[in-house]
Amino acid sequence: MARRSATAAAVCEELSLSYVESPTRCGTCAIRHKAICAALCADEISALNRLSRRRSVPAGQTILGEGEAHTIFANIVSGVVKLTKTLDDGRQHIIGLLFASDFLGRAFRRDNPYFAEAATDVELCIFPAAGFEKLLPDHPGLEHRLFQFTLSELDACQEWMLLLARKRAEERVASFLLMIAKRVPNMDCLHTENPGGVRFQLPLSRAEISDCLGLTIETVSRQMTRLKTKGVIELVNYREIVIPDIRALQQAAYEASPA
Amino acid sequence: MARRSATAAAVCEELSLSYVESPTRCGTCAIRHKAICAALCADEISALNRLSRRRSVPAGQTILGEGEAHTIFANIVSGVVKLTKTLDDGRQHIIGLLFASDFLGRAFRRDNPYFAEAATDVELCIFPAAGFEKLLPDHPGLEHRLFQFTLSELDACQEWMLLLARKRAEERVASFLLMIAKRVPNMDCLHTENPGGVRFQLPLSRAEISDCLGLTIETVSRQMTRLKTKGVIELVNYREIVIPDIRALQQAAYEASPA
DNA sequence: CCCCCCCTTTGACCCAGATCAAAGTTCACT
DNA sequence: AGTGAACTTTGATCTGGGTCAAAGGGGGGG
Repeated sequence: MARRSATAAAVCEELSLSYVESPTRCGTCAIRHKAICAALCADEISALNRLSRRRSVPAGQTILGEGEAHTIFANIVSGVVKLTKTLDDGRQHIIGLLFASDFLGRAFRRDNPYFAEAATDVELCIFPAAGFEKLLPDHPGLEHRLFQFTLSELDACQEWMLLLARKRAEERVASFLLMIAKRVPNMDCLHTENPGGVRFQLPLSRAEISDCLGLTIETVSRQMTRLKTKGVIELVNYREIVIPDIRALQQAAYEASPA
Repeated sequence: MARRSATAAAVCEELSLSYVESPTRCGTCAIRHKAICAALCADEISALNRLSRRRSVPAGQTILGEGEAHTIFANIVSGVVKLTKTLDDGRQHIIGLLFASDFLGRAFRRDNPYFAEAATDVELCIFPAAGFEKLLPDHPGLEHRLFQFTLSELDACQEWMLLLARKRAEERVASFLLMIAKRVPNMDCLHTENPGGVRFQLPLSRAEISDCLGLTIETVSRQMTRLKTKGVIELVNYREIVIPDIRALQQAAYEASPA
């Protein structure tokens, strides 16, 4: 097991996948992400512990309504949260996915420009926004970390814009699967004999995937079939996927090979 | 003139356009944006003044190469900067535009994931990154402002994702023109008799607009013609545009009226 | 003042992906 | 286990916008 993980870690390193042996959780405080905690002093940690409160949200439930004054700021402990925007006539798009260790909500903002919903069962560690914000000014280290996270979010968002603007359907689907493979935290399910292979559950339905990629359900389905035919992916069932060789998927994500 | 501007301001308010009488420049320090300066103390302002340095960049010149370790952090004094990303095979997309008072560069980051180029003649107020970053930890107010700006950038980026994923060509072009109308700072050119009307120069060529919208040059051109035919816009020449009624444009930006 | 180059528009045709329709799976619930 | 509803796949057809090609402007330089 340890040996297998070591191999997996090496493969992930080589392929610039962000391999996570087990999700990083700080032993001392309520926050999921060790990096945050590293920036905090003991006082801050105990203050956060006093503030925080756990909440479980079943799949499909709304966490935060679009345009609602938002009152929570939370760290995601497990599960996947989807952030969506909708045009008046119903056309909708998923503008972001949040995974374990990500933050939901915006410090110092009273409105939220999107709709947040649990895509899978989600466990949250909630900080009431008001109390949290009172804490922040005295602890610039914490705000600095959040700032850096927001910059990463912006990077991801801009990368995704390139996908939406210029990639073909097959590349989009491959890119999506790659992104999920990178972020689904439990990578213990890497193939034993095949160190480059991964097996995982899709956190989204086909309809949600199409809302992520700016495509229709049918196109997503067809492209999945296409990738399956090419041998790039295997479908265990609708939700469970095996990627025999991540490199092939990476190639599919960046090459528009017509015919 | 004052009266006309007052009307214009009222109209912009009504239409939720960000009307700017004249670009906000702080009288005391080198930074373009008064809001930033409001967060600074006298020490900070003089420190920034010592750090900053002016630079003019002619249209078309590269300011920052993609992937280059970046060494500058700058406030844009005038002109428009475009940020682009490119796929290996040459497909390219403009992921963002920066206008007067915006910031270019990322504090505490050593790499930049995009390519920055002057779209028009640009005047920059440059802070060498190293010196600037040394200043930041002692002045959390400044970092707080930058954080808030980054959140706004993220908002804009997510809004744009919805455009790329779900809007039709005509809506995209209308949305683009609306965005430019909102951000081109010199709005003194509002129509005298027609308070809802605006006249301005496009900072981008058709090719650049198509790279913004995930379309081709031809489609952008066709949709511009279409909007002209409908009377939503008037083309003075290739670069100069008159919008007789902003409301009509706003409607075109959100309604996919097929035929 | 004219010419040339580059940007833009217009036209003709095509195709990737949307739309419409129907059949096949999966899984929760009785 | 049986049943139904929701999700997914597959097929047939259509179309918005891409591609290829050629004909206008506009503006800077001679």
